[in-house]
Amino acid sequence: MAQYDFKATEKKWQDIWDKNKTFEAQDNSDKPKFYALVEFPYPSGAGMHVGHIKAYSGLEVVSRKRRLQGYNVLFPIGFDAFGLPTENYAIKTGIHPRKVTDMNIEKFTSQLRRVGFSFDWSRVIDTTEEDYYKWTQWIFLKMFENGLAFRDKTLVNYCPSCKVVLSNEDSQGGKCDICHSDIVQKSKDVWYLRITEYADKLLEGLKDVDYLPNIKLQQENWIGRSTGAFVNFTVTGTDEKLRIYTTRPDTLFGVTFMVMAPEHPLIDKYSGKIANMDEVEKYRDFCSKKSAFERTQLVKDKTGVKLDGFSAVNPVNGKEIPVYISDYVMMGYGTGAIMAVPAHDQRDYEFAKKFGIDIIEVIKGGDIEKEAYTGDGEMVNSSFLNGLTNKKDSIEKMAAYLQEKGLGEKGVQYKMNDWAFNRQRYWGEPIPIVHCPHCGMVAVPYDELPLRLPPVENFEPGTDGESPLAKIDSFVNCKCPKCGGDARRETDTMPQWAGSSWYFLRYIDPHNTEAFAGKDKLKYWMPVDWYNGGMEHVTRHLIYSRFWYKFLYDLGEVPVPEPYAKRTAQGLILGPDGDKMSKSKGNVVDPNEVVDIYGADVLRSYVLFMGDYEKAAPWSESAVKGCKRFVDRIYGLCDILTDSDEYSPELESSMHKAVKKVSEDIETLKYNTAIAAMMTLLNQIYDKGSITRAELRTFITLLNPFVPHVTEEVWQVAGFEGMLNQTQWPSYDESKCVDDEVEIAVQVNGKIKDKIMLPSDISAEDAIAAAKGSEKVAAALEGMSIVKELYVKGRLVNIVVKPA
RNA sequence: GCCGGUGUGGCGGAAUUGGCAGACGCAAGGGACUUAAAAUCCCUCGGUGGCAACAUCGUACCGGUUCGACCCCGGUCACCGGCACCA
Repeated sequence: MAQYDFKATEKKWQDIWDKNKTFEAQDNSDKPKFYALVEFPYPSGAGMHVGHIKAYSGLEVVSRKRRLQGYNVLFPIGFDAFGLPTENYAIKTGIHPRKVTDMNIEKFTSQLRRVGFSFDWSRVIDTTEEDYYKWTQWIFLKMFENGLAFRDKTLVNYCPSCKVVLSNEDSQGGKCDICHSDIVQKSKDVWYLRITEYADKLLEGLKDVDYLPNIKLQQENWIGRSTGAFVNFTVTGTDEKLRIYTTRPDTLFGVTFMVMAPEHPLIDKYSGKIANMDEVEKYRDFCSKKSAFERTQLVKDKTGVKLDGFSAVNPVNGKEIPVYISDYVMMGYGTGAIMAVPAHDQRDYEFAKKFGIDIIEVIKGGDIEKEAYTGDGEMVNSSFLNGLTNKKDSIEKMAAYLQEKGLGEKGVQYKMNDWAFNRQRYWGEPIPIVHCPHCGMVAVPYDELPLRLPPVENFEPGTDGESPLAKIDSFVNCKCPKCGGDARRETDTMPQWAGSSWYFLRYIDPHNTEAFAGKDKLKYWMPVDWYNGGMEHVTRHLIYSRFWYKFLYDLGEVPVPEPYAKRTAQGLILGPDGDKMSKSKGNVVDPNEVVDIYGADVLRSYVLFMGDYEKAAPWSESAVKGCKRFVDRIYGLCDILTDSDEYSPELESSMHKAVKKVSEDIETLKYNTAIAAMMTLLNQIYDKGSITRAELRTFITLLNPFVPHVTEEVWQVAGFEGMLNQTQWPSYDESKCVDDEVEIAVQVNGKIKDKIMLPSDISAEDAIAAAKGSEKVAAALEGMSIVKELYVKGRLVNIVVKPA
């Protein structure tokens, strides 16, 4: 067999594709469009690892197939390059982040090109370029104009090591997402984006898109919509309302105390009324010193302080109710205060037990001596609700009562919080706002965008959580765009999620200087037809970008309400040791090495063949060799080519079956079985010893999306006209996928006794008769009486017997 | 704690969604070619018993439904992912 020189061949075809602009999308085309999107990488100094290759290979195959199917395909790539790792590297080495970013992008680009991905390289974007972040700032200003970007003083998650304020998303588990130190709570004036205003739209929109079910579910849980009621309790001796949110207003008669978050504003307002303010202050101090993690830890041992001289009145029965403060109630959810029903809420129960508060049962069915009962049951001790047994009815009845008496109303709450939108760092988009002593916060005029990052020598953040930009007087000091007086610029920058929240729109028209993208082009290309990425981005990036997009939709800037028609996710590639790949474990596989030793086609086919695309699978060096053999054997087909322009009778049905199988599997992310089917066909071809021109043409077209270099080469060696990437995706004939004769299993009482060949269109009677003709079956039927006979078409015969 | 997912040979994984368990690939063993090695090609490859045809057990565990269960139902265990004092 002729030796396949993968190095020269892969380079040759990559150069040809590049020269011919083979994969550039057309903005004007009669063809149907297909927009395939993969999550653009963060260009880290470590370079890419094979996980990136797997992430892109999925839609790479789909894109190449679509082109052969006659689509105008947009399959772009870019770089999400603002962010802390680059900045930290710059601090360590003194090299400017701009330079670091350019170096890293260059490295990533060369790696990606070596794999032969069919990206449209004319549309590459970099979120850190001025003509990109100009538009990120533009969208921010639109949000500011519409009241969706605002500043608020609140407790924030603060990382003392990185010296930045973090969003809840970036501080999960009480650890900084970047450096993993403990987060502390700090009061600070920060920027927020009012994503909660879009909570319902984000939830509603999920009904109209084709996302994997678990992706939808994670988004739903993240948004965390709950329905219930707001109830106004009156603070004893005042007109003040202490407002609470509850999902179970029907348990109002079981309220025995109330709890406010330690930061609740009513505490300060009525500090004169509260007799034990010393104790209260001490407790508040104790809470603020807890890290975010400690605070959210589920602790059995509840802490809190009773407010002396401050109580409330239960609006349904006029009972006076003690009020406590405790950190198990959060200021950030609901109203920051709750009505406590210890009989039917485990947290309230624990608190009541510790503080010796009454526990009143209002729902029958549990044992409130032991624990809170949260199930359904008959309402008791509840006046007009007594006797109701259905939770829905009792909630409705109470809600109606509250409404009628003006004591409260139905309400909805979300777990999702507004998005803390700022970093006190250099390497991010400057927030284009000016603080004027007279006019307040003023937007930088649109025609002054981009607001550029100033040149800086020292990227170290300030010790007080201030951005390095605050130290640059020439940047900070400016004139107010409104009144012309002296003013100061905002020095915070945007978080890393900003640039990636709209990048898919910029690919559509990457060089536009008048708008983030032209309306006509947006209309043609949107929505993204298929978006693939990692599960880890499902609750942050995916929600953020849907939010930005829906905002732009409401402004009339984009044409359809949802950005992504379909979303899938690939599984991780684990290290050969089965652990998650990480630099510290030293189990990272570099795609460059694989391409050097085996070639791009081998790398591409292996990452798709190694297992279920959606599941994690460990890398195996030796299994890669199997794909190497596969690619070499594909090239070897040139040696056994015959002159025939038809399918041979022996392979005809196999060819049709393979086309069907591969066509279908690509659409359902079953790349592993698609490749397996092609390996099977390849084995059949070698068993037969020859391949016709018609068979070769079909076969290498099927293979082309997976292994484009070797198939393009075989196409040329075989002397087919033009180039493989310009041919058509093969079709199949359903009727030819059926064999004339099929192997039928014969069972007696469900146990296989024999296998016989029968015509595929045989009748049930004939099949059963043929089955009985088998010697082995006859032996098993000896001395038995037949109870039942079944024939499953094309599969099996089952004869049910019992002793005669 | 709550929500979701997974569990199949020595390994990665298939199984037309209730119909021949183990496709395809890796590893392993045997053989051919070679002075030799690599590469390549051929054969074997879930367990047990048997020279063999064959028998028998086998999809985490226990039970159920069915002519028939990796697949459906009930329960248990283990691992992975997400959320987590959300009122």
